[in-house]
Amino acid sequence: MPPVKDTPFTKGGSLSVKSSRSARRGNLQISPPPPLSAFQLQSVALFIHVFGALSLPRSIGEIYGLLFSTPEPLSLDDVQTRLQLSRGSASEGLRWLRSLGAVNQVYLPGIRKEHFTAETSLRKLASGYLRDRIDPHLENGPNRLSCLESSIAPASPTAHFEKSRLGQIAGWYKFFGKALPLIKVLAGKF
Amino acid sequence: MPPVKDTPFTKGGSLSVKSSRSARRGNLQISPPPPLSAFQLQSVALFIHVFGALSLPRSIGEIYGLLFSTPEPLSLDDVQTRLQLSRGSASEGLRWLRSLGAVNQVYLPGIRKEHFTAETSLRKLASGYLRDRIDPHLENGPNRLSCLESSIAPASPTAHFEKSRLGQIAGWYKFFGKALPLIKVLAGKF
DNA sequence: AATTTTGTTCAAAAAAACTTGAACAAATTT
DNA sequence: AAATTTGTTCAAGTTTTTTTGAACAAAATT
Repeated sequence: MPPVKDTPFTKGGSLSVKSSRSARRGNLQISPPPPLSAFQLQSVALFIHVFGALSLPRSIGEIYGLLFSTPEPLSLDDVQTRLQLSRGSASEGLRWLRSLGAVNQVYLPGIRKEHFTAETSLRKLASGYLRDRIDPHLENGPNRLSCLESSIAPASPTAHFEKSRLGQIAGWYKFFGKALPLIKVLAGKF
Repeated sequence: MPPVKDTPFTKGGSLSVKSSRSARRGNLQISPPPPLSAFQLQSVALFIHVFGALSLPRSIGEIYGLLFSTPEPLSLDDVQTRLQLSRGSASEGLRWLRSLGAVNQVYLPGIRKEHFTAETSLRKLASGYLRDRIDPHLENGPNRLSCLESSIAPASPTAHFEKSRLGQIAGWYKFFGKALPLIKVLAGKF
């Protein structure tokens, strides 16, 4: 458990550095990160908590919380520096949120960096989450059911019991197949 | 990564062993564990998967899957030996499932060990899950909202934006406050 | 076309979650 | 009441997940 910590200035091989984001090189902070407002801090804390309830990583909650509480669109670099995250986390977190539809891409005229804002429509958030994280399981349902079914030896003494269990599960799938779309609709009313 | 594997016969310190569960002493298996039927294996696999979708530990899925696919009530020891789990996992897993209401305790006349069966009512499963894992978050809602609210500096230029965000979140809480009970009711129809 | 900016990827490090099993406590039997 | 059975707890070990940051690729600029 000896932490290898700093490889102080392992230069990346390139020779000159002058970018506005030259904070690159490792994840060194050159200029002090702009501090978060009280509202931003509270929001970040809230969303870490909410996303945590869904067992999602802390960084995802942080990123969404920051975007949610900030009026202007933020770039990857903005997110990284303000939350003091690594580039990797910021990039993957934003990608994940984007694929869910929880974060929108904003193209600012004349600015090269991509910028992001939080999507706040409950309908979009809920349906994105259900689509990405729940629906796939339901789609496998029929396969799984038939696997289960073919594992029942028709003549065995437990066959009757097992068939009833099978019916049980089939009912569950049916329920979710109806309930999830309903939830998406309901979420649209808000 | 050198697996410490077997500590072959680390006697626990006691002197005589003759219990029917003498397999204790470490977690050594004396008699071969009764093999699972094809149906049981499939069920365990299914529930590992389903519970995994909720980011719940493998052992929980295994235990529920076994109970679900077994007609007779099983004891802690039965669960432990058939799934080759540690006592600790089996005990904590059963406790968790019980507290959720996903597993029922059965008192068999003349038998000392507690026995368990799977609860299969979708209403009970769903409401147990929501009660234990989601409702607590909603109950904190008002607190969190007022924290957020008091972090807004009324005169700041962002105050208007922040208040609208606050309203957003309040709406979300209201939605879930209504939707969750509805889901519980719907689940009862199955 | 060389350099710089921007964004992604992925192996390795760190952190978090889960599992193990021996020690303990409670209830039961001898 | 000693010994035994049954169940829980928790520190230590293991596994899994998350984070980090340097290398890379693509696009834009000089």
